[in-house]
Amino acid sequence: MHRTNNSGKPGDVEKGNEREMQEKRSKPDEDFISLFETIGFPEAYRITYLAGSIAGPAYDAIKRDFGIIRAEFVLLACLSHFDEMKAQDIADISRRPRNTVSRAVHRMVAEGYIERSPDAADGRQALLMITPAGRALQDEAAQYLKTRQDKVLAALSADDRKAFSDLLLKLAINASKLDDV
Amino acid sequence: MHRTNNSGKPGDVEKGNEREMQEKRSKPDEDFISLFETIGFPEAYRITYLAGSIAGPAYDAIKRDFGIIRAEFVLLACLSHFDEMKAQDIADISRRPRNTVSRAVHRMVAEGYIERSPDAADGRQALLMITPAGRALQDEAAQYLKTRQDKVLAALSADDRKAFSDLLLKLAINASKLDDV
DNA sequence: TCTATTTTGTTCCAATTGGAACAACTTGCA
DNA sequence: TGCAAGTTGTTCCAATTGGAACAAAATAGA
Repeated sequence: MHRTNNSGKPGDVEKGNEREMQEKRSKPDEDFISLFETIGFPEAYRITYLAGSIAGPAYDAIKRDFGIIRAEFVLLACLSHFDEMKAQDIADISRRPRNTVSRAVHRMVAEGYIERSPDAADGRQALLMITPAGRALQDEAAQYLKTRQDKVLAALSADDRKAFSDLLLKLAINASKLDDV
Repeated sequence: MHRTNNSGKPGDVEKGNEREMQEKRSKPDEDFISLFETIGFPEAYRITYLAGSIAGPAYDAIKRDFGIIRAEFVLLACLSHFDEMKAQDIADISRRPRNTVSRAVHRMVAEGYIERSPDAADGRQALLMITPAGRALQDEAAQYLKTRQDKVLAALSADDRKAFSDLLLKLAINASKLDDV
């Protein structure tokens, strides 16, 4: 880009020690952090950037190590917290189309991670439940998200993190009540 | 799901007034907010949920009204703030693969929103610049993100919003320095 | 200098995605 | 009751996606 890049970055010297260098590209140039301050929708940009910084690497690693994709992990995570849900609930929570959820349900049933039983009270829908194997998988994979989350949040003091977390909660609850325009 | 849903939700009655009802499904059930508190990676979940609540509806509307997709808007937004960038810079910032960026560049050049000129100093890369038409489009579309951002952030007082924004900045800068594990 | 390695951007193509249509079922209401 | 409208989950299929291979160019190091 145009800005002259005169950042010496002396720390980079220790980077090339022994690691196979076909790994994924990481850190953008330091200059780009000015975007965080000058863009016209600063909080939105920072939030989406943070989300990408946490979810991107974490879900890549989960896929690599456990063979499940994001939609499948989200399904398992939901069913770890609610004992019975229908597919539409998952679609609502995850903001994914129903057919995407449907695919994830079929794969997770095939793998033995969830069970699906027809709802006697409503013949259209099926009730989904997680199996012990699914719960074990979810617990393990969730650690990846937690680890990455903590790495990103390590920049804050304990008090600031608490304050940040509280503000996030208030916002998330508010967002969950908004209509999609 | 299993929890008995006894929330009366009297507010829903005024919902069906006159609007074509094939609009996209919105608000998940209120019960689901308990996930925000009980999940094992609360900040990560709240952040990704917030990001989806802002970016999802905003980019849907941008696509509908301006005919450009997220990768294309991000490209224009970057070029609105840096007068010259190469495609790899966009890939780094947006965490998208290079071929995705390449496609966006070609479409935006074809539409007259950006210009691409070979770099005399380095024959591999090309320098990208936004055109006045591209800048005008970016300015208009950015309003959609800003509007949605402000709707979500309206739950905070001015002081809390300032504190939240500052914490986000610190975290985003930290995240930009982390390696993708 | 010369050669091996790295970087940039593109093309190819198999896999994934999501909108739309659909069948089965339930709900609302005259 | 009966029928129109809405909901759920699935299938179909065209469009999109991203990994891998590639060519061209730059860089590093002997």
